[in-house]
This record gives sequence, C-alpha cells and structure tokens, in this order.
Amino acid sequence: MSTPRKTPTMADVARLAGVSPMTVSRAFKQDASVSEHTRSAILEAADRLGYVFDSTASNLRSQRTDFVAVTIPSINNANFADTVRGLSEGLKARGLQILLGYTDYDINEEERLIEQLLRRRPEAIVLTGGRHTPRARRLLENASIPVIETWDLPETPVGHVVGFSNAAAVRTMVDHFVSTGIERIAFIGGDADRDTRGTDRRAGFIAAMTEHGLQADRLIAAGAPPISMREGADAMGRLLNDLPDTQAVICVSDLSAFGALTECQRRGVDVPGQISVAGFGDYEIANICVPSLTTLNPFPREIGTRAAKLILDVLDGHQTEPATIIVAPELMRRHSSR
Amino acid sequence: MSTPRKTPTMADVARLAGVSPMTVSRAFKQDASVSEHTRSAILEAADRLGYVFDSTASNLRSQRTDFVAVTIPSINNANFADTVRGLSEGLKARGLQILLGYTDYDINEEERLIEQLLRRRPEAIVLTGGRHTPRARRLLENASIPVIETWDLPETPVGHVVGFSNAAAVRTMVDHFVSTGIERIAFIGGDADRDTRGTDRRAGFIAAMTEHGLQADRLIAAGAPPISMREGADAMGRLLNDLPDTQAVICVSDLSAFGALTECQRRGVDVPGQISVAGFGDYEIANICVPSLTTLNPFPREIGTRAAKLILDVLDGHQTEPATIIVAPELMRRHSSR
DNA sequence: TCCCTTTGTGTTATCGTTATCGTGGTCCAA
DNA sequence: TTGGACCACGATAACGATAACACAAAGGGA
Repeated sequence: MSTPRKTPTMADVARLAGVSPMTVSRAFKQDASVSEHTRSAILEAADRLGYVFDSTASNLRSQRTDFVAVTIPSINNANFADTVRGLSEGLKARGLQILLGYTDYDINEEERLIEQLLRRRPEAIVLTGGRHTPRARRLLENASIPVIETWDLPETPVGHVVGFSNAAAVRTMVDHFVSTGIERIAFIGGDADRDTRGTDRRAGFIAAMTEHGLQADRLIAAGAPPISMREGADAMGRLLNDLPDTQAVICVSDLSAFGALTECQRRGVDVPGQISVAGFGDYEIANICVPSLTTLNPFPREIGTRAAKLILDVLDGHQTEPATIIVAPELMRRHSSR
Repeated sequence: MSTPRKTPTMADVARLAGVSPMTVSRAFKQDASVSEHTRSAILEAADRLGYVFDSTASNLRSQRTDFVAVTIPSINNANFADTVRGLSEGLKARGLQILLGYTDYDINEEERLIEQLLRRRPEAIVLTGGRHTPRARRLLENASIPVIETWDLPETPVGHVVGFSNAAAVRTMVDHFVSTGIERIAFIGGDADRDTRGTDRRAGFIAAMTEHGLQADRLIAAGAPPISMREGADAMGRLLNDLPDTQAVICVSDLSAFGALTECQRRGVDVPGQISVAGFGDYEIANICVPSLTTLNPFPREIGTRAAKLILDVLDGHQTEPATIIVAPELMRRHSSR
C-alpha cells in the first residue's frame, strides 16, 4: 500500500534518537563508550524503525570485513563439514564469520571461486587442497592476507599449511595389510586428474606397494571424483570378476568402501573372510555398518581448530613466518579387515 | 622486504591505462560500451598491477550485491546440499551468487544468522523451514526482499513457499504400511522442539495412526536432532527390547533408518521378515544398503530449481503475489519393507 | 586548588566504486 | 546539408558507515 520505503540508515536512527550518526555507530559496537541511557534510546529507535545495520558501508569505510573465506570441495561431505565446524568455532570468539564456497573438486572452479571470494576482501582465506591453477596461485600471493592450505601437504605452499600427506596416509594402510601377510592389494579410486587428494592417495598406494616389492597393478578407476557409494559398488563388482584372488582393497573414501562392502554382501562374498576392505575418512558409517570399516581418521575437526588458531595468531602478529602444521591420520582397525 | 603495499584500486588501473576510473569500471562489466582497444589495455593494466575488483565498494554504490542468502540446517546433509545445488545452478545464469549459512537445526541460531545475512543486503533470502522466532519473522518482513521458505508448508508463510507438508509425507508412509496389513508401527525421531521438520513428521505420524484407529504410542526419542546413525541404532535396540511385537518402524531420516537396520543385523533380526524399516530423504545410502531402504524422496534438487526460478520471476516483476509451490515427496518402495 | 586523565559525544572527511549527466565525434537518412 | 541517433568516454557526486580528531564535562590525585 505504501511506496516501498527506503531502508532506514543510521542517520534516520540518529535523528529519532536525538544523537549524531557517529553515536549510533558506536552504540552498535559492543565495546564503545556510549552511556547506557543513550545506548538504550538508540537501540529502541533502531528497533522502531526496523533498522538493519548495513555492513557493505561499514566494510568499505573501515576496510575490514571480519570474515574468513573458506573453500571446500563439496558442501555434502562430513569430513569437510567437520573442518568448517572447527574453523567456525575457533573464529567465533574473535567475531570472525565464515564465507563458504565450494569448488566441486575442480581446480578451475576453485580459481573462479577464489577470485569471487577475494573481491569481497576477506581477512584470511582457507583452502582445501594444495594444488591450484597458476592464476589462482598468483591471486592468492597478491592478496596480502593469510592463506592456509589444508587437507594436504604441498611441496611449495602458498602460505601456511594445516594438513597431512595423503600419499603417506595410504602408505600406512598398505603397511598395515602387508604386516598381516596380505600381498594382493587393490585400490579403488576416481579417475585421475581431478580430485587432487584422491590422485595423491592413489600415488601413495603405488609407491608403497612398489617399496614392498609388490605389484601395484590392481587399480580400479570408478568414475569422476568424488566417487559415490554406487560407483564403489560397481568397481568392487569389476574387481571380483576380473581379479578374484585379490585379498584386500583400499578405497579412496569410506563412502566408496561402503558401496564395495554392499556389493560383497549382494554376492555373498565374506568380508573380511574372503577379502578385506578399507576406506578413508572415518565417517560415521564406517563405525556403524556391518561389518564396521577399517579406515583412516584424518581428524577433520582438529584441522579446522588448528587452522583457526593459526589465523588468529597471524592476524595478531604472533606468527609471522609461514607455518606447516601436520595432523597425521590414524589407522582405525575394524571388522572389515583381519 | 617492501612495505605491505596498498591494494591497487581502479584509479591506479586508470592511471596506468591512461583512461578515467569510470572507463575502467565499465570495462569490468560485460555489457558496457567500451571499445575493444581500450578494454584490452585496461585489462592488461589491471593484470600487471594485480588489481582485484573491490565488491564492497561496488555493492555500496550500486546498492546491489548480486547474491542470494540461503540458510540450511547443516552443511553436511545430502538433501540440503542438493537443494543448494539446484538453487545455485538456477541463479548462476543471472549472475547471482549464493551466500550460505547454517543454523544447526536451531531457530535461535537461525535468528542470529538471518540478521547477519540481512546486514549484507542480499537480493533475496531462502530459508529451510517455515518456523522462526518472532524477531526473525519481523526482520524478514521488514527486509523488503523476496523471502522463500522451503522444505515445509507453513500455515502463515512470511512470503513465498517451495516445499511440502512433512506431516502429510509421513502420513503417506503410514498409509502404505497400513495398506499392507501392518498395524503395530513405531516412529523413531529426535527429541521434540528443536528440528521443526522432525517434529512435524512425528505429529504427522501420530495423526495418521489415530485416523486409522491405531495406537500411536510407539514413539522412540533418540536424542537431539539431527539424530545420527548411531542414535538410530540405539533407538532400534530399545524398540526391539521393549516392544518386540512391533511390525514396522518409520525413522525420521534415512540416516537413522540405516542405523536401525544395522542394529537388526547385529541382533540377527530379519528385515523385512520380522520388522519393516522405512526412512526419509532417499539419500544414496537408502538405495545401496542391503536390504535397500523404503523411503520418501522429497526431490531436494527440484526444490532448489523451483525456488531459483521463483526468485528470478519475483526480481523481474513477473511474480508479484506470494506463491506457494508444492513439491510432493514420493514413496520409494524397496527391500526393507514388504 | 590545579592539572591531568577519563568519559561521552560531535564534526569532518573519507573508503572505492558507479549512477547520472554531459560532451565531442561519427554516421546516415531525409 | 542538416538534424538526430548513437558511440566512447569523462566529470561529479554520491552510497552509508566510521577513522581521526576535537572538545566539554566529570572525576581524581597531588
């Protein structure tokens, strides 16, 4: 019925409360020196007008945005969700928010996303993974804000690192199997060259097998990363058909490992009696499915909290050199392996 | 070594390219009228300086942010992730980005989040759920931007709606069981009063049972929503102990249903021979676990794409009245029920 | 009592981009 | 030849908040 009235500004609130806009501004910060009396009058005026603080203006003038940009491969992944949760809790105390973007496991998409995020002038940026396009790298280097790479251990980091070597992690799993006398081990993963962590895990598998003097030729490519439960199941089907003497299979993630497990169930193949199955990530499903899944726990939340602490240290000037913090995954022995 | 040089601005780029800042601004839009020659000179200058567009200034001046705020309960849920994906693809064509926040299934957290998001002046806001705190409602009503509630069918919507009745959906499942002659049906959900969709599903269960003249007293509360696989398993354990004559159990989500299923496996209880199990959501696991899970598919991606289209229609002025679009869930009969 | 600190508030001038208006030049139909 | 439409670009003034500085009044220690 009325014309779409302009959203009220601080000036409107100031007029109604009988103070200057500057005082309104101060009243909206928690620490500012405004008398209780004035502040409550201002807040009441703001409430009456339905005033909502405009952070676009605030950000421009103060040259601070109070948020940290975070890129994750997918918004539907319990591991990355836990890392974000750890980050978010660690940053909350300092009033830092998280601006989240997802890359769909694609470094070209990541490049676009990084540019979008940097345009919004975050205080720091947290990346999942340590491999980027050359342009993305340049953008990050020029940004003059703290850059944290996580879930990886890049050879030449852009800035700080909180993560682990995906290759070394899989080596742990291979060593475990070999130590129990298993030698014919397969690896189920996605097609190479997209999900860089998956590719690193495959490389780690091959390197570890080779070092043990074993054949690293049981490699099943199961489609574009991230591979699904269904793709894990299909891959297991092919493995059982083509290489039935395989004693153990390491899957690139718990989700595909669970799919593989169900394929065994459908075919009446006993796990771990006939074949052992292992995953990666220690998702909830690994602990509850029957049989439960042997896997690697990468401590995703820990990665988030350590990254958050690092960001605060850097912003406070307590940390000036690039840091590399290693959070090593831990082997979780369960019932899907002997 | 050098002092942390100020980030270059359009003025710096303009100087280097020998044009006015206004022309630089135009060169960075796609449709603007700038000669090819000038534009390439500007882009080269920008590249040389490592210039990154500052959207905080742009947003303030143009009074447009080109993003849509979206709240979801959790960043680790395949259903909501699919809705976000649908939204994101539908909005991408118009150059609209998504600003994502999560509420942890808590309407008080939602209130805080809504305020944070509105401060950034989004072009529209998409909410998961139709129940909000009074203050959140007021904020949304004052915001004078399109508001879309999803995954619900509120009695008095704030604005537009793209969703379904959670109560009616569960009724579909009850009807299904009753039509196959099953009468002693249980419901496993979270503690009431937090996850509003879960609460609605429980209410729908009770209403449907009552209408069929059946007892709706087999209600298992399994902890704070969202309930996990483990909590679903524990709840199933209690159900099997306390009410062993139960013929079917409806779980508030596929994840708890899967947990319940594994508990049956651990106890040697045959599904669906001794008891039928149903979930909600049609997550991938429902289709691949053994036995596969009977569930309701809420078409999460469809919710996202419909919401995106609605937003564009409203922003274009093609849709002026509040719309209610119903995307009805579909029963997926699988092997966990007879 | 005097001076110095603290507290509460106002004034002014921006932050970096772009809406708006203006201008000189080109092209073409009447 | 001329008038108008169009193109490529520049000058100016905001958008709404706050950093920086200023200042009056109150409080406190010597």
